[in-house]
Amino acid sequence: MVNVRQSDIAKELNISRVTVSKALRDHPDISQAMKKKISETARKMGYIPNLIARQLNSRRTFTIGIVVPDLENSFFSYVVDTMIDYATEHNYYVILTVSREKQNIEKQNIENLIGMRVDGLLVCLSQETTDNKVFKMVEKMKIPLVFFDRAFENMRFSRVIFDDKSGAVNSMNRIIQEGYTKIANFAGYSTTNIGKKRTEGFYEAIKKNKIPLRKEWILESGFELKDGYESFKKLNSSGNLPEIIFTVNDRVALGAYKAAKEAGLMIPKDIGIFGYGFNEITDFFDPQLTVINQDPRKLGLEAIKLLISEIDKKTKIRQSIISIDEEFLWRKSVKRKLK
Amino acid sequence: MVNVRQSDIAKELNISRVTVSKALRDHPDISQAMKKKISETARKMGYIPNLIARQLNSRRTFTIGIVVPDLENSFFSYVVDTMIDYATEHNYYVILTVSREKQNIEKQNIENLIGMRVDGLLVCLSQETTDNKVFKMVEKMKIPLVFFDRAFENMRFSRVIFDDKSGAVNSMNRIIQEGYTKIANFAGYSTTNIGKKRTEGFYEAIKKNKIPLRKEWILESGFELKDGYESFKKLNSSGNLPEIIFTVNDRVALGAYKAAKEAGLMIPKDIGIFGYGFNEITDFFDPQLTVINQDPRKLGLEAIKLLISEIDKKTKIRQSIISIDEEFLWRKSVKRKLK
DNA sequence: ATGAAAGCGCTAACAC
DNA sequence: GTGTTAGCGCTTTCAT
Repeated sequence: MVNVRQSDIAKELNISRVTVSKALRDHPDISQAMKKKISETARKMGYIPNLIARQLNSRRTFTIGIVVPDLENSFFSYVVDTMIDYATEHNYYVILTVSREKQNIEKQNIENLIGMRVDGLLVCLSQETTDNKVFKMVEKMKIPLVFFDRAFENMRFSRVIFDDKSGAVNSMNRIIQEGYTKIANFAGYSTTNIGKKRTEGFYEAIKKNKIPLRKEWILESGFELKDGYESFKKLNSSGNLPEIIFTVNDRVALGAYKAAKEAGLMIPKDIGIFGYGFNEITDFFDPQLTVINQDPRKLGLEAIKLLISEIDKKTKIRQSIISIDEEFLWRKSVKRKLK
Repeated sequence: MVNVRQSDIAKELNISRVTVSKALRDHPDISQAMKKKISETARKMGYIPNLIARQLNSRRTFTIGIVVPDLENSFFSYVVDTMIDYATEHNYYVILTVSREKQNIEKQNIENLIGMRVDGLLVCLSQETTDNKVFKMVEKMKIPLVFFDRAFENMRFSRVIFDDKSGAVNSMNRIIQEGYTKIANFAGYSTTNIGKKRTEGFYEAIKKNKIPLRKEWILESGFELKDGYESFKKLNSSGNLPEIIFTVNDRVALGAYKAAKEAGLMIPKDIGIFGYGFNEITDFFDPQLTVINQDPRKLGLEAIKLLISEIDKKTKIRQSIISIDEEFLWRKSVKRKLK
């Protein structure tokens, strides 16, 4: 028989549907013997509970809605992977949506997820998003929501984010403690948050360590391979190379690699390079890039943990801010001077 | 007001709930004036339809369940990304589950998704899976299912897969037409399907092109970096190098790169390397690897298209087999001899 | 220990 | 055009 319902089981056994419902949920009302009989016939008949019906009257769906800007970015794949793992372990489903970095798609996704009556939302804002109207609605409906990586700051929601500035400061400190003082910065645009925060960290470390600031070593341009490539050429043609370059991301670093190699310079012998980057990719660089690593698994795990605890009301406070540490990983693109 | 229902709107306007329901779905029964009035109050009151309730009595959820072995593998991220895109465009939700390559998790996932009454399933089997029992149940329940990448072959389900053998043959032909005859094969294990099919293609191309087979150039080992590394060392120490090496995947290729560089050999000048690999990763190789590319986007797109057409009953035939072409991409790790 | 009645929010079938 | 009735499959009172 196909598509078996509780009432079918009840009819089969000549009992009431309610008894079946209770037995299947191991309700104390029902005797062990009855429970056994019912669960056996259920199995035999191929019964699979209709969760939709259960959700309707329990007003709980055990479903979490995720909105990510993108999935081809492997960073978010790791985040989502981790979230799904934890959610599954805790008996939640995950409905995954992608905003493609578009504000209107994001809004649509969230409205749909509310319509699906998800128990909670995990959102990484799109780059475009400036309007918080739909989130105001989520607030009003008291649906638990946790932002990750990119968040609205002035709302009654928790958020889990990286501390870019302190990550940059700490990493710079490590490099400086190693004995480096001639450090350039391929900075990306200071108009975007990422570029700004990372460069702030750079400046702060330079200042705190009393290293003279050399303006000609701060090259502000874009976030792409060509930007790193051109910055390096510019730097090299000045005839005044630093010992080491701090890059705003892995694509810029790779551009610098390329230009350095073309100029006949060896990494790390003639010039060192380190900076922000995605672990799994920079592993393939030759030599492997020394990186400041933002671990997507940590981010994802903290976000889903927080959300589920808010759903379960274990947390009353709805506005935690969790900062994920950025780790500095020594690899091959920077020469160790100490030890 | 929070959590507005159709009946709330009805009460507000002193009309019946059914009128509201019909108006909101643009049913021809209702007058334009009424529709306008209703949809305006709905908006004003912040009404969001309860899809769970709608799903319950329409027995349609507009939800598709996906089961992938893994998401940290960026191949599957691309697949899923593409599927979600297409699904969203066609007004379907996606519930994403991960089997972690475990048969029992996969089974649990599928049972849960059936419980959620998904309209269809997209499944890539785990490596462990040998038991098709749960799929027999899906068959019996007449739930549309499409396998992608890894499939059961003897079931009444469609599948979308790569044709590994012909991909290998075609790529080998390209290399041979370019004038290469001294070709080695770093083959992986012939006990797994991937290793077997790709190597079959290698043999077939060698044979068809009447190139003498040199057993000492067939190195069967594993699928990891170290395997490529050691195979290359072995090959090189024999003092009898081929012109070019065909590798079973990108990690093996990278191992070969490493060993070649250590031996002071230049790629592609002294030795060429090509083989199976993931585009986005082998882009970062130095030099970029000439690859046989399996496009995850093509795979994902064909699978979801097929599934949705089966759900919509546009397709009566439930056992299509779609073969995705593998493309050969000339890049830097093989010297062009012609043109 | 078991069951009858009512309802979750919505929609299809049928009246008026 | 609008409203009434009934039911999707399940669970939660409240009786027995």
